[in-house]
Amino acid sequence: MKTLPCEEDERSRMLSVSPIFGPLAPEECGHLARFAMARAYAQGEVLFREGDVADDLIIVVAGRVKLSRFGADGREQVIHVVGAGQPCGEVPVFEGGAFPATAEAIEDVVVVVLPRNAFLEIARANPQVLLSMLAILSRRLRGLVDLVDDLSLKEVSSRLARHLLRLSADAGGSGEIQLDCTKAALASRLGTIAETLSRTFARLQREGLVEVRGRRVVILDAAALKGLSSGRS
Amino acid sequence: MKTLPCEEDERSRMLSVSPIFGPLAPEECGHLARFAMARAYAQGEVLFREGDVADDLIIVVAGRVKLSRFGADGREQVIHVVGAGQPCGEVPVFEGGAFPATAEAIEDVVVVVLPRNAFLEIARANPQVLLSMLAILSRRLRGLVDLVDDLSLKEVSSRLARHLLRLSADAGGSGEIQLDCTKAALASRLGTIAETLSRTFARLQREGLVEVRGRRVVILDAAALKGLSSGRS
DNA sequence: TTCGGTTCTTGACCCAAGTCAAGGCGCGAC
DNA sequence: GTCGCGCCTTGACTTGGGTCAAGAACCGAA
Repeated sequence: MKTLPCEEDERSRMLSVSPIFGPLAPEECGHLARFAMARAYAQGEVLFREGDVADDLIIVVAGRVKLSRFGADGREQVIHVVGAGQPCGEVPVFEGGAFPATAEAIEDVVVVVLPRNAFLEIARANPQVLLSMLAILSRRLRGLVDLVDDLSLKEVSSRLARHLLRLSADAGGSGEIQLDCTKAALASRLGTIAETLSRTFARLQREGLVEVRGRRVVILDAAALKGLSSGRS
Repeated sequence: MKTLPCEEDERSRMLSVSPIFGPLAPEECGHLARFAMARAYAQGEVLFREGDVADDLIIVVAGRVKLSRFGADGREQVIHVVGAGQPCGEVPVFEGGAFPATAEAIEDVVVVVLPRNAFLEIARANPQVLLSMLAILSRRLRGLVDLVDDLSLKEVSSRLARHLLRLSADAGGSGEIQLDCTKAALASRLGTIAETLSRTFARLQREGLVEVRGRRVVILDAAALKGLSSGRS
């Protein structure tokens, strides 16, 4: 971790890129920036751990941060991946207590750290900020509900099918997609392990639904994937 | 479902019981109440279903509401149980879109329904309302992260142990607790089914950790339960 | 008290997915 | 080149927990 020695107005610019603070008047962003700090983390560094206590609001400005939990045996479950412009570690800001999960940089990352009080002061004067935050937490809730649904009610092939379709949609509906992480990391996100993911890919390929070459996946039968993703095994 | 023909100031009183609106000035609560409707649902009735579109904010005033998802095979996973004073179905208010889960009254329930715009108007003028809402969503996020952790990383006996310890703590640390729902419902909450829950109770009893008689559970070895709840099987 | 319905338990069986172990593949460094 | 090292795949085995089916225990109504 490295504290970046950037100027106040540089920090202000970083904040204004986030959808949360973008709508603020420049002088308010500036006010926030006065109390803020910019930090950089190298890929693989940990921003905070589950159970750590702190109440600063962290805004990811560049790169991506993965939030996860670890089981007693060391197995990892990814809870969420936070990208640029998004807050992270916001739960303690609003509810107190400790971070519910561990945050690790999965790329080189730059963040801005806002002290709780500075944030609350500005937010109280600009309810729009709070509404944006509510929208973001709502989206996160929705994502978690989907994750619970997956883990409890779907099998691995369903989760993988859904993930592939989502990636495809994100890439503009292209039938050819590119995984953005290692297969082991993808397995953690889907709530399984590398071996099982590998076998599942192999099965989908054998059945002609996809073609896999390294991290490049071609969707051959989107309809069948869609069926798989919603229950039918 | 029955629309309750109660007076405006009765609705206002109902709202002010919620920690969200309690701190509001009486005239603001009254303003909200003017646009609100009170409704009653009998036990077992469905308030809304996953996928339904609406953007009213629902505040549970009495009774408890269960939010759950259903798998393709009909199996149920309880996401959350909402008690009196708590909002429910708030995600679409802040993020748009459909309800992420199905809501069912598990007791006779009374709710107040607030149109989105009336709520937002008051909330913008009273950021404290938004901060309360953020605290509630944060608590809900924390609960969901725990649930994901349980489902992905823990076995049923761990989840049960944790649940029993929590019930015991809620009951003031008493070693004798009373389940507040059928075993089948508890199983759904823990992400399993009645048979498995039954076997797990039997095993804990055989090993001398608890004593089960109907819905009455006596904790005999809290330390061992604690160990179980955090991983060791 | 008997009856009919839920609720709960138990046994036999099966399957998805995790563990362990052994390679194969690709790729950059030297 | 070829060595080393992640990353990935595959096989054999194990196991937690779900399904199906049969009753037992419980309880309110008549």
